[in-house]
Amino acid sequence: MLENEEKILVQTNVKDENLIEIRRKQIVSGAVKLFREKGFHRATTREIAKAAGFSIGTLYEYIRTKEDVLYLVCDNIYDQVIQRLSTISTSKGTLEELKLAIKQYFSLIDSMVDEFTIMYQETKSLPKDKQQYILQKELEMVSLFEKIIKNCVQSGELTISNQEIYLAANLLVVQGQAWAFRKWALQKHFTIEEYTEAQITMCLSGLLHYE
Amino acid sequence: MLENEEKILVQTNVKDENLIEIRRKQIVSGAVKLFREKGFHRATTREIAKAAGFSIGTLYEYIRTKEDVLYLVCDNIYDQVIQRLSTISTSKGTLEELKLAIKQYFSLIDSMVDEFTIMYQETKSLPKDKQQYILQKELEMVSLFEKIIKNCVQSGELTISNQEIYLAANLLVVQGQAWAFRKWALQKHFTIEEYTEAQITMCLSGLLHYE
DNA sequence: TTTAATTGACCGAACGCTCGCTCAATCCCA
DNA sequence: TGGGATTGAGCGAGCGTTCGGTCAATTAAA
Repeated sequence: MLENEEKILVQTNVKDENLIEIRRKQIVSGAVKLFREKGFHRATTREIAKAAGFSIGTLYEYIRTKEDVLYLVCDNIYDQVIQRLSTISTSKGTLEELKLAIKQYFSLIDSMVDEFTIMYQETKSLPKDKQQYILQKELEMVSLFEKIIKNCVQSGELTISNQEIYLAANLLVVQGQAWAFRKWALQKHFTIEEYTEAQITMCLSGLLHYE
Repeated sequence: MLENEEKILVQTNVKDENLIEIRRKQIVSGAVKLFREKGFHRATTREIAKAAGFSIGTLYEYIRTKEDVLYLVCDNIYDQVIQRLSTISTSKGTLEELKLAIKQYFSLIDSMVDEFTIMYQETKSLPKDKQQYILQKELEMVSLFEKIIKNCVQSGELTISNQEIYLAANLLVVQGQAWAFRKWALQKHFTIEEYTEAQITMCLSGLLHYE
């Protein structure tokens, strides 16, 4: 009897969590479109609900505050970023590995231009603690490139200082993001492939200059 | 008589314009502090007025809408940018000239970190036509660097394609701005001078790679 | 199998409050 | 004392958030 009750409870919970998952996905994908069009502050909760496909009342069954929606969006982005970048190899210590990482990172950004733009423009609207969380993720991306470049130094393919490694890693992260927030200037002159190749050439020859 | 009236009118206008100038400066400098602390949307008009040193009623004597304040801030930034960059020589076609331009641009940004950060986070909150105006200014900065680099190519100090020139000019503009909007990550590791030097080295050797 | 009871996802009118903006009254100087 | 500059109480549209209620689906009882 108790066992039965537990089973039912578990089943119900599983079902609930699935539903929550579905609803949150609806919220995120609706909100991304909206925030991209009018920004976080100009988008009303009613509009968010509508874009998600349900009513304002239902929206508030799945979030506590409007800021939660923004956090949901940002968090979701990094989920995808981490997932997509986790396949990058960071241990070979070859320039080829670095090139590949750059390519993957840049193509990731290209496929999520809207999301990155939102994050870049709206992170400051999050509560302080959530902001920290996002900056943390940001630093992890810098670290990823640092690690790869460091390995190149150790394997002798590059000869640069730690400071320069950090600068180069930051440069790569920023130039990747620039593809999102400066698309209006870059898209007219480059495809993402051209942009990537040019950045790789420029960055690598910059890194190689001490040899 | 008419002449007198005109004189008075002119005098009054001059006086008015002086006052307007003064008040607008007050508004801008107060708003910069406020926007930096809480962002454009969270800052209220009452707070803006207070920060400027007068009341809400007076504020609205000098602006029409809250958005005007943001525009005033952005416009003011580019006034200063243009003023400070107008001394940059763009005709010699030497790498030294390019280095100097980079140094001036980077030091300009360092002295206006708050203003640049605001502009990059809040431009999207401007009405569309004002946004265009800002993007225009942005493109002018890219053009400035393009011009300098192009001259280096013509004088034979560099050998790169037009597309690469455009990319490099964008890279420089962005990396300069990055000093403002990524200060939290960069300031710990570099002074502005170190950052500038490192960027110059990296960028120039990147540009030189074809030689 | 039929029927009554229970659930909880969903809804949207309503609430309290904030904030951009106005304007009648006041101040201050020439 | 006339007129521009300044004030801030006041307005009301619009916002985020709540909550009492509905109903289809599920469970329990008959």
